Amino acid sequence: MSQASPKGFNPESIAKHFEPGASESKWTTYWESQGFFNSTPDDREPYTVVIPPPNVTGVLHMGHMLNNSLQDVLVRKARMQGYNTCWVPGTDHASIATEAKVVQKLRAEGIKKSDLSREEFLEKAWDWTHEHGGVILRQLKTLGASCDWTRTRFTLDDEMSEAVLATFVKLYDEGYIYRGKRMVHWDPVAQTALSDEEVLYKEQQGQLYHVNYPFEEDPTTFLTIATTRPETIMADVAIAIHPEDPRAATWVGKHVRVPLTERLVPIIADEYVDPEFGTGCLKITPAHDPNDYEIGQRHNLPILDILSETGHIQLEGSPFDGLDRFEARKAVVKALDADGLLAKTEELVNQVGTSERTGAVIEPRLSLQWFCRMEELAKPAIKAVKDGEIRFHPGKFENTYFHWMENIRDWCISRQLWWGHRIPAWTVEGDDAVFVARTAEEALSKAQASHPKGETLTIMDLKQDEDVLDTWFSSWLWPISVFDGVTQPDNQDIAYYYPTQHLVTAPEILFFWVARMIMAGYYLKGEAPFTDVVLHGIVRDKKRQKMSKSLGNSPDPLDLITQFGADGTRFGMIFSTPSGNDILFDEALCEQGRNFANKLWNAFRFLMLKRPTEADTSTIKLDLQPESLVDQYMLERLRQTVRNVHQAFGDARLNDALHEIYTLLWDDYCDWYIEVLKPTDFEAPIDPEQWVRAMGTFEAMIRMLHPYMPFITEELWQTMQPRDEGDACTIQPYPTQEEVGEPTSSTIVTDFGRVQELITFIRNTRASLGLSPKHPLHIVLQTSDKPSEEFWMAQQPLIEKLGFECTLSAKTDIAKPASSRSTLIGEERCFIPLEGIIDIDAEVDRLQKEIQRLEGFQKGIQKKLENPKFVESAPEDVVAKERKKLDDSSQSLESYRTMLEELRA
RNA sequence: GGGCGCAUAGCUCAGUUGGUUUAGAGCACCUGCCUUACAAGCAGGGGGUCGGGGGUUCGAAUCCCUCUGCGCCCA
Repeated sequence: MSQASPKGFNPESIAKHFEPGASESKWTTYWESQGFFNSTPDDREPYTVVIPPPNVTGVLHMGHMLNNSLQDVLVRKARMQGYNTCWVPGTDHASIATEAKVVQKLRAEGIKKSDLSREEFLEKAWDWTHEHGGVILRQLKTLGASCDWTRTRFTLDDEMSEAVLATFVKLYDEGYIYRGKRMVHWDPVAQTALSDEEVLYKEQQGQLYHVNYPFEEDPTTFLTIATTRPETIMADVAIAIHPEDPRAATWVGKHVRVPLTERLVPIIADEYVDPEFGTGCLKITPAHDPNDYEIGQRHNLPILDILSETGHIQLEGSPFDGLDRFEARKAVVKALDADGLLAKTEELVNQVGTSERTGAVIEPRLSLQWFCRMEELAKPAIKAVKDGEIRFHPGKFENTYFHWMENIRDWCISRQLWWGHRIPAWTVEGDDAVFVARTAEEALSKAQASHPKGETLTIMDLKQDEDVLDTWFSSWLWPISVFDGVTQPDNQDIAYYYPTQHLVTAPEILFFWVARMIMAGYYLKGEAPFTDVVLHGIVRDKKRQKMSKSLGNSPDPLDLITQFGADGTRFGMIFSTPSGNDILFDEALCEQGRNFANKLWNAFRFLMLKRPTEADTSTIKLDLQPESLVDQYMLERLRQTVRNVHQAFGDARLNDALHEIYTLLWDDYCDWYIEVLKPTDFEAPIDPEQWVRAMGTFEAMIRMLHPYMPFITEELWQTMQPRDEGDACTIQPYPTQEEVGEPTSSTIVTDFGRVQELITFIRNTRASLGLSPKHPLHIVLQTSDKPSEEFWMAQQPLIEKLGFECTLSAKTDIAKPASSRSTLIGEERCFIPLEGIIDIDAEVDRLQKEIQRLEGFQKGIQKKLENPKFVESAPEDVVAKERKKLDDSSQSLESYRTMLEELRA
C-alpha cells in the first residue's frame, strides 16, 4: 500500500487548499526510490531525449524552466505511452563562460591568470566546478524533471573527452580539419578567437574621419579617404578606388604617403569599394579588417599588423606605441589635426561587433587557428531536413536552417583558453610539422615515422598545441557521446537509444548547436541524431525585455516553485507559450496554474465528501456506455479531447494540448458535470454507480494531465482508491482513443448545449432583472414536436436543479404565458412569466435587436443565393448549407416576430 | 544591404487545403453572489470587422500586389 492510501481516510480531513510543498517532495522521493525514470535497453520501443546541457556552474533561470518543463511533458507522456523512456541529463563545461568566471573569482582574490601555470589554473577551475557543478541539476529535480539521473554526464568527463579527441583526429585524418592563419573575430579582453556566432552586432554612434593622404609627386596635392578607425592608419598598405570611378584612370598606379609615417603606398582599383560611401577612397589595412584582408590577397599586398592581442598599438618607435586602441584613436586624430591632414569629422551610426561573453568590441585579427571544413558535412544534414527525416516545430525554422546551411562557412574551432579540451596536436620543437593523435604517445610514433629526426625523437621533443577546442565541438557530439557512441560505436546503449526523438531548445542556438549535431550525427553515425526539433521562444518580461540577471527582471524560479508549486509554475510556463513564440512571462500565469491545481483538488475533495459508503467503490473505472445525457456528454467531450490532445502533441503544440485538458476539467467537468451530480438532498452521498462513473472519468483526465502537472495528479491518483506499492500515476497508460473510444457523430454535444443555453437564459434573466438567485421562476417551453417535448421533459430534473428555484413545463401545445421574457432555444420558444417584474420596453428592445441581427444575417445569405454565379460555381454542399441557414433563420425570425407581437399585445 | 517572418478584442495568442451559422480562447475589465468542493471560487455581461489601400474570386481574416509598422537571422 503506498503512503497515500485512502484506507481509513477521512474526507473531512482533506485540506481546503492544495498544499504543493509536502506533496512534491513525497512523490519525488517515491518516484526515485521506485526507479521509474531509469532506463536500460529492453524489447520495448525506446524514446530518448538528451537535455540541452546547461553550463555546469550555472544556476536555473527562467529559460531553463521553460525548456525543461517542455521536455518533461514530452518525456512523461512517452513513458505513459509505454515507450522505454530515457531522458539523459548533464552539464556543459562552457569554456569561455566558465573560464571568465574563474578568472574573475581569482582576480577578486588578487590572483592574475598569468601568475598561474596552466595546471594550476585548471586545478582552480575544477575546484570551482566541483563547488558549483550540479546545482542546476538538483534544481531541475525540484521542477519535477523525470531524467534518468544515473546517466548524468559532463562534457569534460573522461569518456566524453575521449569522444571529442577521437572525432578531432578522425576529421583531421580525413582532411576536414586544417590549421591556417586567418582573419578571426578576436576578443581582446578574453584574448581568444570567437566564432561568427559569438559576435553580437550593436549599433553605435561613431565618427567618420576624412583624412588627407598627400601624393608622392606633389605633397601639396592629396586625396581624401574616410575611415572610422584612424588608429589603424599606420598599418595601411594601399588606397583603393572603384575601377569605374573617373579618378581611377589618372590615380591608379600612383603612390600616396601614409600620414604619420614615411611610407608610400600604391593606389589600386577594386570593385569592392563603394563609390558612394565616404569619399569613395578606401584605405586598405589587411591586418585589421576582413574585407581589406580579402582585397590585400587579391592584390598581393603586404600585411602590417600593429595591434597586440590585448588591443594595444604595437609599433616600435612610434609615439602611439603601447596605447590602447581607443586611446590611440584619439591620439591619432589629434596628431592628424596637428599635421593639417584631418579634413573633417562626420557623425556616423555603425554596427560594431561585440563579444557575446565579455562585451568587448571585437578586433578582426590575423591569427593561427584551427578550422573545420563544413560544406561536405552540411550536405546530408540539409537533405535530412528537406526529406523530412528531421522535422522542425514550428516548421518556419526550416527556412532559417537552410539559409545558414547552404551558405555555411568553415568553423573556427580553436580557442585561446585553458578550460576545455586541449587540441590533440603536437609539433616538434622548432618545426612546423604537426602531428595529430589522441595521445602524446600516438603523436610521437606518428612523428617518428615521418619526421626527419625519426626514431631519435622523444616525448620531450613534442609540444602540444596550447589552444582548447570551442565548447560546441563537444556539444555537437552530445546525442552520441552520452551513450559512448563515438568511442564504442557498437555498444548496446547507442544501438538502442540512438537516434533520439525530440530535441527541445531555443532558436538562438539553432546554428551553434542543432545544425552541428545534425552534421555530426550523419558524419559519425550516418544517421540523424533526433527526429524532431522543438524550438521554443525566449522568456521575456511584460515589456518584452529578455529576462536577464543584469536587468534584474527575472524572478527566481525556485521562489516561483515555493510560491505556486512546481505544478503551478510548469503550468504557467507552458500555458501561454505558443509554439515557437516568445513567452511574455507574468507571475499571474503561475498563479493561474496554482489555482487550477487547487480547483482539481477541490473537485476531488467534493467527490470524496460525497462518496457513498454502502456500495463497492473500490474499483473506479471509465463507463463507456453511460445512459444519462450528462454522462454521455462528458464522455463525448473526453473523447474529443483525447483526439485533440494527441493531434496537438503530434505537432508539438504542447500549449494547445494543455488548453484542451484545462477546458475539459474546469469548464465541462467542474462547472457542469459536478454541478449536475450534486444530490438534491444536501446530506446525501452521490449514487454509487454515478460516483464510480464520475471518478472513472476523473481518473482518465488526471492521467491525461499528468505530464504537465505531475505532482497533484500523482497525489490524486494515489488517494482516490487504494493502490499497490510500486504503482503510480506516472507509469499508468496515457489515455488513447482505443481506451476511451472515438468521438461519435451523435448530437449529444449539441443536445446538452441546448440544456446549457436554457440554464444560461434562466440565470441571465435573474441577473439582468436584478432578481435574487433564489427568486422562483417557472419556465414554459413551447416544443416543436412530440420527441422534443419528451427530450425536454426528460431533462426537467436537471434544469430545475441547475436553474435553482425553478420549475419547467414543456409541451407542444402549451399556452403562451402573459408578460414573459422570451427567447428561442434551438427551435423551441421559451417563456419565463414575470408579471409585474418585467420591463416590457426593455424586453421589446432586446427582441428587436435579435430580430435585426437575424435580418442582417439573412440578408447576407439571400444575397448569396440570389447570385446565379454562386449557385452555379459553389460546391453543392455549400449551396445546400446556405439554403439550410436561410430556412433556419427564417424560422427563428418568425418565432421572434411572433414573440414580439405577443409581448406588445 | 540580403533573407525570413509577423500585424486578428485592452494584453497574449487560435483560426487546418478560401465557404459549420456577420471571428474563438485565456488573462484583464464590468455587474451580482460566501448557492451542498473551491472567494486560489461561482454566476452573468460588455468588447474586435481581422494594420491601410488595391486585386483575384460567386465568396477572403484566409490567396496575390502594394504601403506602413514591428521582429528575427545573416552581412
